[in-house]
Amino acid sequence: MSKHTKEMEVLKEHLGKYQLKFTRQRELILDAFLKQEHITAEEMYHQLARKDPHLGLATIYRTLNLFCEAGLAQARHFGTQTQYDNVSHKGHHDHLICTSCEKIVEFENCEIEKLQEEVATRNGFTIQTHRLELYGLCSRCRH
Amino acid sequence: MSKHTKEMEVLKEHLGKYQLKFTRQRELILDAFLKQEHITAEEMYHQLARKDPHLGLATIYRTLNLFCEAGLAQARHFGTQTQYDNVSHKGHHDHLICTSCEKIVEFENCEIEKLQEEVATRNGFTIQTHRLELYGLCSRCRH
DNA sequence: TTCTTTTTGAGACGATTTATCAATTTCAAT
DNA sequence: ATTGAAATTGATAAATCGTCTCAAAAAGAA
Repeated sequence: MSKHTKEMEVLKEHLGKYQLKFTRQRELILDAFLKQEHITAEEMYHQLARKDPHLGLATIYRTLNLFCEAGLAQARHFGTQTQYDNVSHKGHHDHLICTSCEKIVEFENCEIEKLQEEVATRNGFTIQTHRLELYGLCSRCRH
Repeated sequence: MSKHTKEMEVLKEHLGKYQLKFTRQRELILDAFLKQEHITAEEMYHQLARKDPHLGLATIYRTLNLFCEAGLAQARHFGTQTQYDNVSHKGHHDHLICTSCEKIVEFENCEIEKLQEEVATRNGFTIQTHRLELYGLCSRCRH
């Protein structure tokens, strides 16, 4: 039925582990979430309003936070809002952000990642996730 | 009088440039700010309550934002709050954060910084600031 | 000192997210 | 299929954080 079988399994495993239930809303929200690279709760609320006009905003917040706990999403505070990043879009969770036009470019860099591991090891840490954001002016806005 | 003459000069220069005034509050807040590596408005509010019980929270927010414009501070959204980083503590704005005990270790890594520049250049960006946070378990919490 | 401009403090306000709670749904055990 | 305990939902109240408003105060040039 859904194309996101793998992630759906991850969710179900997490739900089972904590005696939580698999609901129509959670399935709907996961499907919509996995189509994006990142999204805010508000955006998803409007997007899903067509499919299910009665889906509450609180449910979306709760579910996106659930995805974070399940390791499917990663919250990122940007400006006044929280962006929920799709972790399955691996290699694309680092961001270049234009401080003028707010454009976001996603990138990945294995070398940086390797150095991060080194820093962590040197300090006795085991990395679970990371967040790297570079703020500046894009070529268009620099002029 | 103050030990932070250099930064005080930077502030005064910025004030002069925009026809702003040098006030007792701004001096007080800058002095307190420069003693920290990073602080939230709320924390500073409580810290300064002893020295000046009538200092308003809004003034602290306004002043910390002013420091950002003057290049003395750098705002960073961390959790639900905004951290104001002391830019003069250069080389210490990257963080290792323990997801279990919330311990924060600051670090710097020139190589990572160099690679960030490369990524930015490759994408036509000019970096103004960046944020790098590594989340994981510290040695104590891993056991 | 005087006068204009900026700043301040207090609280109202706005935006975002979480908490509350009765009604509904899930799902395991009949 | 039915039941019943436990979790979830939707609506909205409440909390949180930061900014705005505005009258009173302070800064600083003349």
